[in-house]
Amino acid sequence: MKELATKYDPSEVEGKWYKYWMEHKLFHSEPDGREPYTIVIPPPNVTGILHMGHMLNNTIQDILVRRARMEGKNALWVPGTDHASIATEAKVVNKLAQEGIKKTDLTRDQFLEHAWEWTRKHGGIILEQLKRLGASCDWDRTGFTMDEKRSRSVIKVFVDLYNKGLIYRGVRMVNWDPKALTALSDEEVIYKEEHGKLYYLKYYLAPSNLPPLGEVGGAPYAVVATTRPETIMGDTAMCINPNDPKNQWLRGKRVIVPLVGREIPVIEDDYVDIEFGTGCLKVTPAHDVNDYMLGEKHNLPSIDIFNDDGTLSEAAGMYVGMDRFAVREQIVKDLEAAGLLEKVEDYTNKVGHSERTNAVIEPKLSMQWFLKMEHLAKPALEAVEKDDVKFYPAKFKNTYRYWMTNIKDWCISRQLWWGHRIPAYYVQAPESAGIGRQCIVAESEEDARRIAVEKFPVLAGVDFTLQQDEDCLDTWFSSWLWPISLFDGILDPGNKEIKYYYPTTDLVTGPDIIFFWVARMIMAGYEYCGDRPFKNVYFTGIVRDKLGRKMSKQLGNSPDPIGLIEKYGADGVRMGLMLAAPAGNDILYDDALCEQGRNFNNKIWNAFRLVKGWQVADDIEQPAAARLAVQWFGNVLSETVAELADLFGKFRLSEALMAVYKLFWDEFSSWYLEMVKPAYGQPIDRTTYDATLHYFDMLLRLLHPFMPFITEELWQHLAARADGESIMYARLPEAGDVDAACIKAMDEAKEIIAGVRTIRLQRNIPNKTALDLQVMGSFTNPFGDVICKLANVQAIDEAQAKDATAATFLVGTTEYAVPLGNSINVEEELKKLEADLKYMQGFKMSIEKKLGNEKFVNNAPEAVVAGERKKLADATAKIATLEAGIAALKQQ
RNA sequence: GGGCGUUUAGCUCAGCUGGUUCAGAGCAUCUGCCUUACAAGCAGAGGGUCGGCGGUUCGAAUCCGUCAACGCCCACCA
Repeated sequence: MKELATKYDPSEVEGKWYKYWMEHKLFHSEPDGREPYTIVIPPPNVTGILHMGHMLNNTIQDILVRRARMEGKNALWVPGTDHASIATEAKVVNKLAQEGIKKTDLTRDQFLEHAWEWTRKHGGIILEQLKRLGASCDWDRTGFTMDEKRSRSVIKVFVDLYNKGLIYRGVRMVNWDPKALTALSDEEVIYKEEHGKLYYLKYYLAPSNLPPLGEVGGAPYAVVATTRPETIMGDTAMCINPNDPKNQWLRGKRVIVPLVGREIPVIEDDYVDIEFGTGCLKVTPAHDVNDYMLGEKHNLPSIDIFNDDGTLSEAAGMYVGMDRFAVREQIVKDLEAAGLLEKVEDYTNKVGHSERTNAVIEPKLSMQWFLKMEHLAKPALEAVEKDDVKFYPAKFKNTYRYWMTNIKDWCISRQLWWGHRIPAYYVQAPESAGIGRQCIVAESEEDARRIAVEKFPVLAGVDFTLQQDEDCLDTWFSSWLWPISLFDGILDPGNKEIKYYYPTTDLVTGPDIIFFWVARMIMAGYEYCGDRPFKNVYFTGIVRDKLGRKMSKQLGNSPDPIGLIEKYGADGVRMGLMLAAPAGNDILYDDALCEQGRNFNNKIWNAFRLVKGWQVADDIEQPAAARLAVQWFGNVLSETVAELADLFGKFRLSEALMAVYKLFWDEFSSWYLEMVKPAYGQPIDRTTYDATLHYFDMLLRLLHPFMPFITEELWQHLAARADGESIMYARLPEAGDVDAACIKAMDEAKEIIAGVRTIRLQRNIPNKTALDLQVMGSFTNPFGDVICKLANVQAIDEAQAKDATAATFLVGTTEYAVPLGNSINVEEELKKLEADLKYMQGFKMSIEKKLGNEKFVNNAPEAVVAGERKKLADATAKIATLEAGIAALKQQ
């Protein structure tokens, strides 16, 4: 075997093995007789690049899928990307703008050409990056939400829902993004607190309404408080609460909109909060959700004063063409100049922003498509309530329940071009046909034409055209089908693949898309497969920097994942992320975590160098210490294997990793290897060597899901194997019986060894100097040979009285002594013993007090009381030993 | 304004149904070591009134109440 470097170099290893895995199609899965284990990737934006959140999320998925594979399951992880309609369209629009091209100058087809080109150029970069991480996705199955199959699935589902009466079209108040020029769903609006102003505007009574002189004190006007003075051109009423005594005088009156001069009625509705502002509310039905509701109720006209891009429209009559925020500034000045502004106060309120463009959302009346949610939500809510779909951590059930029980219809149309075009066709027939502008929803134009004629026979005889709806569907309208459409379960229900892989096993995603995506996938699952889309949902945390701040471009605190992989190795980075990632908790990322991961790789590497460097001799006996070590480690391994199974079952992955980490570093490297290690230059016996290699193999298997590259690299050196074999398919060790007494005895031995080592350190006694160890009383620990080897003790003697010159320590209730001849410092030793004694006496007293309490003795369970009694006996014994030791020392 | 969650060592976190695995782990720190696998290492050590207060109990990090700080989600007060 060639010489191995003292440091592990991931760069030489990772690419090689990924290529090997790919070439041998080791990630590929086909339905067979084994139990399936399936994950579908949360599809990243097709033109996105990898960030730390992806790293965490995909590392977790890879760990789960690799472990399942090693459990003998038919494991499949399906990758893919999302077309991300708004985000991608915005990127393309920006890119075109840089080239001096405006979207409005292009036809739909021309624009899409650019968008596809952009997608081809940047698409899939992120998937290549995932490969660097070691992601064991079945790349042959890579999907895209806008590829042929997925697109047809989306259209088919739309038509189906429409035919079921669940999709409707109507004019509603929607969240309008004036930058992206599209409607958004409620979920895409983020409310942020903003410091603004509250403007108090004067609305004078209309001349015909002026009260008789003297009846009302003060000025004949009402004051309205508003945060949006620029919308007064859209005012069509003023509203007061009928129960508001201070505004009674306004009942039935008409007032004049300031500056605008329009007369509007005063209406009454108890929606108005008497306490807020002056109790007078301006009503702008076209530009506020609540005002819209009031307008409907009171039959008010609606004046839409904004253009789609947020500038003032002709309908406003004033400030036409100016941006809404510029108008706000200007109108305040104008109002003030006209004496119509009473006062301005600072005010903090929540303003809705677009999730994608960050533009301030404008409530806007428009024609949109909606999906009724009530019917879909019911089974989806039940599934989570009953844990058919299980959330980890479970606290997200609350969030989910609340949203599902208050669910509103989903606005699914977007005024975009990049996406799935809504399959609705409007019939353009001659006036003479007398059918008006009918809307036909169908999977294709041909179908629409056929259906149109069926529905309206008169069309058979006339020339008519069909015009497809201009809008696209919300991105999530395709992602919600992902676990089904990836297996073609929409177009070809009940096919072999969907039957085998669906429901998928685990979903790993962030809690931020629980409504956008998780909830809707569950709905689609029941609607289109009659079953849950996945059994478990593992919600990851958000990756933050070590100060707890979100990673962002502005702060520049987001490390480049590929850079990290180059620096620490993929295995090191994976481990670094996982160490700090309990489910549902945010992870505070620090390079130090990756360093720890890298160091661990190096540890494994060097342990391997040690083992492979041994000469094996068939003719030597197995030393007692080695025999004990093999026996003991088998137990520790079994114990950890069982612990891991438990932790994985609960998705406690960072704890699972920590368990393997400690098993390898502490138990195996620091204890086991030291126990079996032959003296320098000496060979090792065959029995111990074989056992050690076997254990190494088992450890690599346990580590592989976390650290795929280094484990594959070392595994190849363990035993000869055929081309195409891989640790990926090696079975995980199974937990055997655990001899707890053996582990406990070794734990005690470890303490004794540490005791001796501490004495060495304190007295500056080199490890090379062999020592004697005296045990007060009988020595029953079976690991005597191990103690001798690791503490360099030449003999363990049972003694009634310890050597007067000995340094001592306690393990459990037994005192151990290391005779040191003249080198002992009596003063110091006395001081130490007396401190121990004082502590023990205090301890004893507290137990005596407890046992002296009748209520405790009577009420506490037998076992607890017995435990206390034993503690008391032990303490008494220890005190006796300590006192004897002190007396002996004093005689020196 | 509602709801949920968190608060345990310098940092990040474990501690399930109250009592011998109850005060733990990893990292960081300190001390001594270049010991022939590894200084990206070895050996050893120190470190916490379990957010505050009150209650239940023989007994509370654990149960209850309350206050505080932080975080998240939801909500139409202009």
